[in-house]
Amino acid sequence: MKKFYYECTHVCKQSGARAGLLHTPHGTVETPMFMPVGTLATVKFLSPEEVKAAGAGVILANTYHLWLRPGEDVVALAGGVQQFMNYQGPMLTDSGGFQVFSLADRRKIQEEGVTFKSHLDGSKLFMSPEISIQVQNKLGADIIMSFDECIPYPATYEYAKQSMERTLRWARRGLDAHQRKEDQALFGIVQGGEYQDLRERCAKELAAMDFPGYSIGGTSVGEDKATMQKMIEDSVRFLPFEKPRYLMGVGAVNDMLEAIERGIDMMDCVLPTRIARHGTCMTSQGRINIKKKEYETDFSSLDPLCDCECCRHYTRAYLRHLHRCNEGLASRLLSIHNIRFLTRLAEDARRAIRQDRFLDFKKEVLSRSGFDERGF
RNA sequence: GGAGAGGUAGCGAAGUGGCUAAACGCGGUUGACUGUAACUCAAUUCCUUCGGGUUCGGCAGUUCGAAUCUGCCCCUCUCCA
Repeated sequence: MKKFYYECTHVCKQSGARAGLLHTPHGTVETPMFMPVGTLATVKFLSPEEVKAAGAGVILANTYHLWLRPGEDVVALAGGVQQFMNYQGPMLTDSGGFQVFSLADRRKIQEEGVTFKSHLDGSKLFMSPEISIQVQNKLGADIIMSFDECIPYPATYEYAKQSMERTLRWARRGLDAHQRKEDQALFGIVQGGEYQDLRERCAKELAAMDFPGYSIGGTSVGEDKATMQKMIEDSVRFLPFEKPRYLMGVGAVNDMLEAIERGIDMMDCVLPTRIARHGTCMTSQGRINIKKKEYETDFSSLDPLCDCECCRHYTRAYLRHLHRCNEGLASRLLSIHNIRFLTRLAEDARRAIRQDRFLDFKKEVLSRSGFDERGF
């Protein structure tokens, strides 16, 4: 069994951004990278082959959702999540900590763990740091997450502090419960809301626990761009250089570039796939909503600078038609395109870092795409 | 030829005297979406110079007031000859 470790290969002299390699039991991937989200062990509408062809190195799945359906034992029986979904590359599972945020109106937090009211049948479910790790041990992804609380923004200092301290205790408990340390890398998650001293304390205490990697959580929950960037800075500064850094839930173009500049190695986001299903595409010229009437007879490709399956073979007019007719092919092609757009952004970023010109690169991308507050 | 049912906004369809420029659905247009309860959600959809104007097959009535009541006309569908 190959060991998990991160290897920094270059630090950009212009920006401090770093490029590297992430070695996992299911293969080595280059960083910084973008990871598409496949919550239910599927990136919606895409086969694993298509996700891979779009340039993705790692696919995410979700502990809470797979725990409910089909259940971790079914996945374990299949031989693990990769076997189950026929994907040979590296995978990562989120712990269920995000559901503490996204399903806030149907859960109760206590020291021991979180009681959820199932979104499927209303039944009462209990998730603890230990259960989350046990489930993730059975799911078998290469990278797994500590069970945390992703807090909303804004949150009071007092709440952010209490929650962060509890997340630290949960991280310790998760580490102690982890049964597959040899082949599954458990990441600790930095919380602390927007508060500098809380981020610092959390990052330092997690670093002392010596995780194989660290995540930054609690971002992209409604805060403004400058606040997000500060949250990242306040966290990254105290993380060990030799370990990978994963910024959770970020996938808008400018957010990704700002994060990479601050030393982030990995990012994931539902944004490219969700907005693709809703008809929005990320392009080198900025954001395009394929539903718009102006594309009715536009027989050009979605993004002339893109090399994805969608852009190589199909026109805007056809994609608009497919989307208006609610054809699944529209969701599939646009998802392929948006994922490819972000994996290519990461590729280009890596090259710019190696050439010590990341700041120039960032500027080029943002001016070309007519970047605005939304980040496209 | 006879009997019955019906004609409401782009389409389907409520409404049977004032609270109705007219529910609701579809279609159309425009937005939103950041560790996925999301092929979802929101806004808008007669015209307007934003004061108002013109609507519920057509025309003529009743009434303070009509998509709603009356008369005639036009059209559609079903059944029987």
